[in-house]
Amino acid sequence: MTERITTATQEEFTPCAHDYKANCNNCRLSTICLPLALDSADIDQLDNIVQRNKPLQKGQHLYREGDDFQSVYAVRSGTLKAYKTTDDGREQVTGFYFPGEILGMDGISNNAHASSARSLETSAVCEIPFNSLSKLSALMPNLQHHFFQLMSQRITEDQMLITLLSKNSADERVAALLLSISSRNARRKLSATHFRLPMSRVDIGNYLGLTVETVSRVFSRMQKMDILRVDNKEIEILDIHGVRVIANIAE
Amino acid sequence: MTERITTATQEEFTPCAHDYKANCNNCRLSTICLPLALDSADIDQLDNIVQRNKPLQKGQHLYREGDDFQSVYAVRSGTLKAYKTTDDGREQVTGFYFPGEILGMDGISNNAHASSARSLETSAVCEIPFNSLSKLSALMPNLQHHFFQLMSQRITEDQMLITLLSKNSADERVAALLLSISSRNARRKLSATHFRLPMSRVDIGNYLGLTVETVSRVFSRMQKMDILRVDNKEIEILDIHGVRVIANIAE
DNA sequence: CGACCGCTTGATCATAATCAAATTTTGTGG
DNA sequence: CCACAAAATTTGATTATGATCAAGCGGTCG
Repeated sequence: MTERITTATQEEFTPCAHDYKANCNNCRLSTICLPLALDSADIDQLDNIVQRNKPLQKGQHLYREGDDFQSVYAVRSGTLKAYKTTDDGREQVTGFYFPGEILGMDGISNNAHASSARSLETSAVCEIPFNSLSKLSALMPNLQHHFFQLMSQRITEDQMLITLLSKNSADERVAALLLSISSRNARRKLSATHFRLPMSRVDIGNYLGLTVETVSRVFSRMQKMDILRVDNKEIEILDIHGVRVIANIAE
Repeated sequence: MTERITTATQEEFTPCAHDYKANCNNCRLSTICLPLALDSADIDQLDNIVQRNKPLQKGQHLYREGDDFQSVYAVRSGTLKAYKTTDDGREQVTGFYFPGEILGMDGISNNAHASSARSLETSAVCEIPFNSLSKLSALMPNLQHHFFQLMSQRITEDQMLITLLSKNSADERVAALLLSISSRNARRKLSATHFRLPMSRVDIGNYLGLTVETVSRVFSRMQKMDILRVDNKEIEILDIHGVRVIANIAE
């Protein structure tokens, strides 16, 4: 574990020096965030309601559990974690959000955010005021349907996590998370086998219902099997098939 | 455990002999299913798209994982369980659905049901074709918002289950389920302390990420503590405060 | 430099799984 | 309604997985 792994982290969103105006039409992430048959004029309408605020620093909150719900958010760059605080004060990480992904939808039901969102590194997000989005949705059937789909997808993914927590061993859980991050990287045209984990071991364990020690041991084990190369947060998957086998997932 | 507990099960939906036509306006469950500021005319419009099919027998499927997604469903009477089948063929129960509750929303994202739904007893459901609902939503802002809320609520509840599975002991999980069923009964004006579990121990264990044996032992333990009276599927909560203490939940 | 933080590794322990078997309940057919 | 088979539930004994406790390492920041 002495050699350093260097990642070719190629960021999707690079704020430029010249006053270039980011918008949904030119956003490289739109295929993830808006995989939609909207014409340019419609996208402009959507673009009008989207607010691009200043980046969040590492550790900063985007919103906190209990805050008034106003908007949902799309990640432009960086990573965030969402978490709930349990009655007895412990934390439960409910998800990690990468560029192109949307968070905050759990706030709709009670007009208050049901979880907190905190930046794991410097991150930029698009804020989408929910009232405006609702109104626009009523006028644009495609957009309405897309938003229903996004929420449904969140439900489906939460159910996969429920299954993972309920049925799978520590090794399977960690392997599944690695595969998830890998495929989300691939979707953004980044390396599927070579990346930097934006979250700590504590967060990983918390998300997967494991202790830090167990997560660390799983990494060590996979490294000893030559399936993974781990250097702190840098991960290189040496044998993705091997990871799938450990994850116990159909190919 | 020799004495039998008799439950005062008062069913909300009783199909009558005379040709009485059920509709959303006269449905006792509408306060749960449609807690909405819709005027009578609007409800009639919604009522027009709702289909009331013949009851499902115990064990019958409402839909299966992979089926084309056409509709979401509201439970009128009885209970259903939703479950996914894992890659290696095991089953994961993702939820139980009582009268007034809505299921099937996880099918929107891929136009195919992401889970299966099976009736745990004779059950009646209202079928709500999703296309019609979408179109109507675009015209009725309240309805659109309500449906967004329903999906958001599903997300919030799934996250509570994630937390339960990730952080809580066997006793805490079982106690939490009992409290959930209790409060859902109370919402329907049924007894919060005295009810019949519609699902098997296997289903309970599966849902909570525990084996049957563990579920059974937890019940026995709580019974020995005089917190619960268990007679097969009949449950009487003798000390609801005690159940909350075991669930480790804020009062 | 030194304190702290995040991560790793080792030893021991506890909870729930597994294996096994008895017992109760349910469903079916006569 | 009873008898019997099958299914569901309970209980006990043993085991295994991951938690907990403890300690050490390496990097970073004030």
